[in-house]
Amino acid sequence: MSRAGKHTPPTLSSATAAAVLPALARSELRLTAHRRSVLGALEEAERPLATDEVVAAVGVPVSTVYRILAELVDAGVVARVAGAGGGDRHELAEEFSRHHHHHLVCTECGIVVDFEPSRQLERLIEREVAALSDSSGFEVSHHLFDMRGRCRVCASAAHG
Amino acid sequence: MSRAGKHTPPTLSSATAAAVLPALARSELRLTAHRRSVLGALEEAERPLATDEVVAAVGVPVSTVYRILAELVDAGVVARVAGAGGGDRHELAEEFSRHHHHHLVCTECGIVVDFEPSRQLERLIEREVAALSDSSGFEVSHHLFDMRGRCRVCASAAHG
DNA sequence: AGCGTGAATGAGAATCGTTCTCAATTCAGT
DNA sequence: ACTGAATTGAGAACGATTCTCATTCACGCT
Repeated sequence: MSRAGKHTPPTLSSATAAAVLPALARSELRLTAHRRSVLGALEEAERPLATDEVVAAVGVPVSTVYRILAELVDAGVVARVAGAGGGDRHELAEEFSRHHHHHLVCTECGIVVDFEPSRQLERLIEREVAALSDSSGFEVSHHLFDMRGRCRVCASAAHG
Repeated sequence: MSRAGKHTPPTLSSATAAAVLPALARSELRLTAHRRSVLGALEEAERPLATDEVVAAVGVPVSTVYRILAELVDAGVVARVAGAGGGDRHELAEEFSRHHHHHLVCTECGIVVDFEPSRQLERLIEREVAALSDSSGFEVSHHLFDMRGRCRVCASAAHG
């Protein structure tokens, strides 16, 4: 067997743990073993995980995983990412992950991978965001710049 | 009373109807009264509608509305738009609506409004899309550039 | 160490949005 | 009007997510 039960619970790096603590405290959330595991899974994955992927990775009851993810999203520690159909995905909030990045979403299998946009594009987006905040009355908190299409695997399967 | 029952079914402009017909034909779909209403609702709204908004607007059974929306999406006449939580939203596909545009999504109430990006930004995005298609193995079919934040209403409610 | 209190958990029920099933109806072309 | 295919509607079925609530646990206090 390999990863059915509750073995190899993912570990959260102590650096991330430290970074995350104040935000959790602000929401009166303790950094319990389960929350550690969930954050660890997201940290290790380096891409947004579907909820059942998180469940499989941490070996914790679904209802608990859902609750924990919701709490972490509220606390601003985790970000919800809209995949293609199916369910939502989650990743560490940008503040606590490597880099500012965007997503490539496969509309066939739903997998999501990260990519970094060019500096130039990012600057232009910033400017546009500022302009929109002014003109629309929207308080823009962040933006979403995702690509959709077929990942390599699904593409070649379709061509074959 | 205003719009509870099946009154004032929205009407589809004949221009849009004509534009949409070939695409429907390609998918062997007839332009029935119901499909007309659904398209009419989307056309009038000028913003992506939640499914229950469509249901309310056209006064057609939910199962039928869901089916019709799915058919229209398949036919490429309607686009599915990811809102914030809740359910999916739909709008006329760009080809059949006014302009190329992107979305402002209120993360509080889920409403979505359209905005037009600057030419410059659009050009840069195009270039980025092309580069990514090459480098990542993803067959990028389209992109998503949405802003998230609080709409004027929710923002002032929160401040108050 | 032992205790008390509020946070966290787990199992299952409940809910929500969406899709499916299938019999009845409508439509286009004869 | 007649026929076959497309469309519809009501409700069942479904999958993802949220809720409920009794139990367990962690931490501060003595």
